[in-house]
Amino acid sequence: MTERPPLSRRRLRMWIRMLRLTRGTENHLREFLRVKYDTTLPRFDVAAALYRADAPMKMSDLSQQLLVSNGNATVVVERLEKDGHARRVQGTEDKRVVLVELTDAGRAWFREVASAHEAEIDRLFASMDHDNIDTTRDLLRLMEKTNDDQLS
Amino acid sequence: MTERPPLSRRRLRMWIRMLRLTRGTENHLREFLRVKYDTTLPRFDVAAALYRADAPMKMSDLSQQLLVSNGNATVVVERLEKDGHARRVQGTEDKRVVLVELTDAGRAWFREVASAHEAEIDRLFASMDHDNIDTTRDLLRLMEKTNDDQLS
DNA sequence: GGTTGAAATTTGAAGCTTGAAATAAAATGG
DNA sequence: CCATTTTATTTCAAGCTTCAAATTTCAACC
Repeated sequence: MTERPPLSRRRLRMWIRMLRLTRGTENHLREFLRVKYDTTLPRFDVAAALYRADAPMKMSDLSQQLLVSNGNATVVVERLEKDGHARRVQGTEDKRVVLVELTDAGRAWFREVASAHEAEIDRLFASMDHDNIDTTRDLLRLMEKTNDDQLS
Repeated sequence: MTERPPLSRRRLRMWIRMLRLTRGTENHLREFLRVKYDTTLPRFDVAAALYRADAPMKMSDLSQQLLVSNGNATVVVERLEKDGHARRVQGTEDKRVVLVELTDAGRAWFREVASAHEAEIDRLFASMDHDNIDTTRDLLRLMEKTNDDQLS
C-alpha cells in the first residue's frame, strides 16, 4: 500500500477536479449552443425540464428541479416567452401558482437543439463505455447520499 | 447481461446527473461561505488560486486556471482589492501584464476560510473512502482526456 | 367571517459572467 | 525603423443569478 494524503485532503482535491471537469464541459456546451443555435445554457435547461414534464409546470417546481432560485426561473422563462418558446398561464384552482409550458414552436425548437446537444455530449464523453458509466453511476449515487443528508 | 439504453443516451444521463451533484454542492458551499464568512464562491476561488501560486500571478493565468473569462477575473480581483485581500501591480519587464497577489491580510483571511471550506467538503463527501476516491480519480482522468481533446 | 400566518411568484438591487470592443504594449517583418 | 499583427488587460453591454422585500392568494384558527 503506497502512502496517501489524509482523506479530507483527498476529498477536497477530488471535488476540485470534478468541478474543473464540469466547468470545462459547461463552457464548451455554452459555446456550442451560442455559436450553433444562438441560445444559452439556462434557456436550454429550462426548456429541457418543460419538455420532459410534458405538462404545464409550476414555477416553483421548475426552479427546484433545476436547483436555481425562483427569481432566476422567472427571468429565464420570461426570455423563453419573448422568444415564443414558452407560455405562462395562471393556475385555475390556486390563483397564486403560475404554470409554464412549451409552445408548439418551443417543442420543435427544443427537439432540434436537444438532438445536437446529445450528440455533442456523446463526443465529449466518448471515452466512457457502458462499464465506466455503471461505475460512475454507483459513485454518483454514493456522493448524492451524503450530500443530500447534509443539505437537510 | 441486462438490457441497457444506447451509449449516447447513457452518457447524456450521466452528464446530467454529474451536473446536478456539482450544482447542489456548489449551492451548499455558496450558502456556507455567505452565512459563515460573508463572502462568495468566486472570491474564494480566486483567493485559492493566488494562495496556491504563492507568487504574483498574471491576470491571464488566473482566468485560464479558473476557466473564467478575463473580464470576470478583473471584476473579482477588483473586489478582493477593495476588501484589502489582494493587490495588483503592473509588470516590470512587460508593461502589458498585471500581476496579482494576496496581501498578508488576504492570506490570513484565506487560511481561515479555506480550513472551514475543507472541513465542509469533508462532511459533504463523507461517504467517499480511499478506494472510492481512487476509482473516481481514474474515471475523471478518463473523462478529462476526451473532453480536452474536443476543446482543441 | 375576520385575522393571522404561510405559500407562490415577481420585483429590485447587487454581484457574477460572458463576448466583443477598446486600449496599450510588445513582437514581427519588410 | 516604421507598419502590421499579436498579446494582455480593461471596459462595456447584455444576460444570468442570488437574496430579500413586496404582492397576492390561500389556509387555519378563533
